[in-house]
Amino acid sequence: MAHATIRDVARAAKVSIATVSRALNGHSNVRANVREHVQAVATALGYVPHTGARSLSLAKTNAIGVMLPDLHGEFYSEALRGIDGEASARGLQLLLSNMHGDQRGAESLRFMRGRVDALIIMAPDIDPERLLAHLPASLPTVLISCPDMAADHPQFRIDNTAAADAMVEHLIAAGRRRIVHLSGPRGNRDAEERIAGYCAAMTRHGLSPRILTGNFDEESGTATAHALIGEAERADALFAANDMMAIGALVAFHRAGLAVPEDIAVAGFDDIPLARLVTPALTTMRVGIAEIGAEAVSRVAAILDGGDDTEIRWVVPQLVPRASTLADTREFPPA
Amino acid sequence: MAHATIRDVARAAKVSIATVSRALNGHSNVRANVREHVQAVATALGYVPHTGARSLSLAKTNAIGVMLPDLHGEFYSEALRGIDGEASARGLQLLLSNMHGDQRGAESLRFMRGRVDALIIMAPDIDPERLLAHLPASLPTVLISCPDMAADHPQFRIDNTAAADAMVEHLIAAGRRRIVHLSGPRGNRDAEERIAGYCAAMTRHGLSPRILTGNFDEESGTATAHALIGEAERADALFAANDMMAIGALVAFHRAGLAVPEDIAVAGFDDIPLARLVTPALTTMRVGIAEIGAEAVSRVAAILDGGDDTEIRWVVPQLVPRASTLADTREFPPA
DNA sequence: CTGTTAGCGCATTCAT
DNA sequence: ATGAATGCGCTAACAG
Repeated sequence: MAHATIRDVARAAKVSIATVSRALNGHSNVRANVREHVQAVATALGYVPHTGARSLSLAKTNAIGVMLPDLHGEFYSEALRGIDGEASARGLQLLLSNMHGDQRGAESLRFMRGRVDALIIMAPDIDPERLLAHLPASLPTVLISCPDMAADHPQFRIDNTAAADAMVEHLIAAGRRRIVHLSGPRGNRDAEERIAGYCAAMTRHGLSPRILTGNFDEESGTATAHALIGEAERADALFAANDMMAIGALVAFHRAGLAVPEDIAVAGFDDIPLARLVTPALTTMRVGIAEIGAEAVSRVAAILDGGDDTEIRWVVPQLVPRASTLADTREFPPA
Repeated sequence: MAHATIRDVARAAKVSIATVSRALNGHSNVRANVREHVQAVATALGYVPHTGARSLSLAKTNAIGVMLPDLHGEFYSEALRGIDGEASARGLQLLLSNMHGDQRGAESLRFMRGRVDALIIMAPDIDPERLLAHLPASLPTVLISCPDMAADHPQFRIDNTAAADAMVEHLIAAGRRRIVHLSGPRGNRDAEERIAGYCAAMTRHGLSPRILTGNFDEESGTATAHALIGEAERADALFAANDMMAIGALVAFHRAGLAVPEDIAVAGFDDIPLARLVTPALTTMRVGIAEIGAEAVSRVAAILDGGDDTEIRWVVPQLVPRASTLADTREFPPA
């Protein structure tokens, strides 16, 4: 037998569906004993309101859509964790969607219309306008680290350039000179900006930049490490554009018998939880992506409450110096 | 201006709403030129179907609800990754929900009614009947590693007992005798079964079990390591009920100057991606949770296609021996 | 082939 | 305080 509807409850309780609705939704204009009766009948019938129907009638879903580039690796998992925590605290459901390629990403976004009240999109690779083109302009959307766009959506931008610059400064202060940058994929906003910061700092110190292009995955780090190991005048520092690549390199160096940081320093970006668990612990730039995710939900909630928000909020990553770039290897990861 | 509805398109295209629906949904009984015209008008108006309304009318949402215990740590992230990959491939949306405490978990499940066609629930701590009590029996539900339940839902069970037993055998074969088990929280199904397997193997070999209770988080591992370090007749192996605790201990031993595995072997459970990246790489039992997640979606899809499924599918974890339990520390994690 | 109509399940006017 | 009727946006059955 199919699920009980409000009509079934009304019939069984011998009242109208309007009364059932009012009783169950806690309206005041229902006699106390009628309310109790209706509630009892509803429970007995195992009645659960049909959220879809309700949201159609209310023009409000109490859900927000989340578009992430990927779920592989800790970075986006952390973002999702932050989003989920705040959304749950606010009683908002989460409709999840990942960019499994442009096509499916856009498709999946289309299907969010009528299902969610707002969107959070993190897509450093994709022009969000391309995605939003197929969407009602009326859907409030908070952007996180997206490429430049004409629209004035509320958004978060990470100050990658300054952060990468600061990391190079740190490496130079630690006595490194032949600093290689393992970048993210071309066209990715974060990747490009980190490259810019790296180059700026190197040039300022009269050092020549050397950039290898990676893919933000561990494999890129491993491959780069292997490439570096055999070289005549070996690099004395590898600055990877994210932690996964840095860790891939770290492990590869280790396997090859190279000491980190004595033979070569390694630095990453993001400060994923894993960073402090590898040996030696990884120096990195803390982005605090979970906090950004949580804050994004707060902004969405504020907009849904009628607030106005077109602000670009800047996130400034913080240097987290750890053993992988420090001479004193007795520095172990903190508990 | 609000979003365009099917009526707006119909009016602008000077056809009926039925024709619009048919044209846009690719029905054959529409003249080619009419279809093109409708499509053009729809695009011009930026029309996107209201998925909520559509699913109300179709009694089908094309979405599945996912209930996870937690998003902290890699284990459940990996599960979600597996689920997401398969769901996306099948064009299913994902409504995400985590057990932020019983109350909110149950609440959130209620709101899924009318929003999803099926449920995937992973809840080793909670009796799923308690959760499903508030839900229509008609919602197909696939269970992963849930405590015993009366209902005959399709489900996945992990053979924790055999796996824990096998891990103890491995440690004994490596010459260990004073093997301590750091368990998960009491009441958690996986935790209890791993305890049972550990005890069985220890007893069979005439060794006395020693169980410390943890919480599946890194902190438990750290604390346990500290407790073990000072003891007179120190343990020569620590078998943690999951990888995060094992890694917490690994790092703590390292900081304290204890060599792993020379001074003490460490083993985990789950084989999260992180396990092979720590130093020394962690011996563990591979559960393949991402694959389970993907398979759960496949089962859901099959049920949605009219299939019948009340099977209990057993997952048998596989031993992954790595450096943390092997004498030869020249074994490094594979690339 | 196309238009008209009737719901999907619910919340909410407007009456009473 | 309660009931009857309307509509949210869409699809499908029924006519033509």
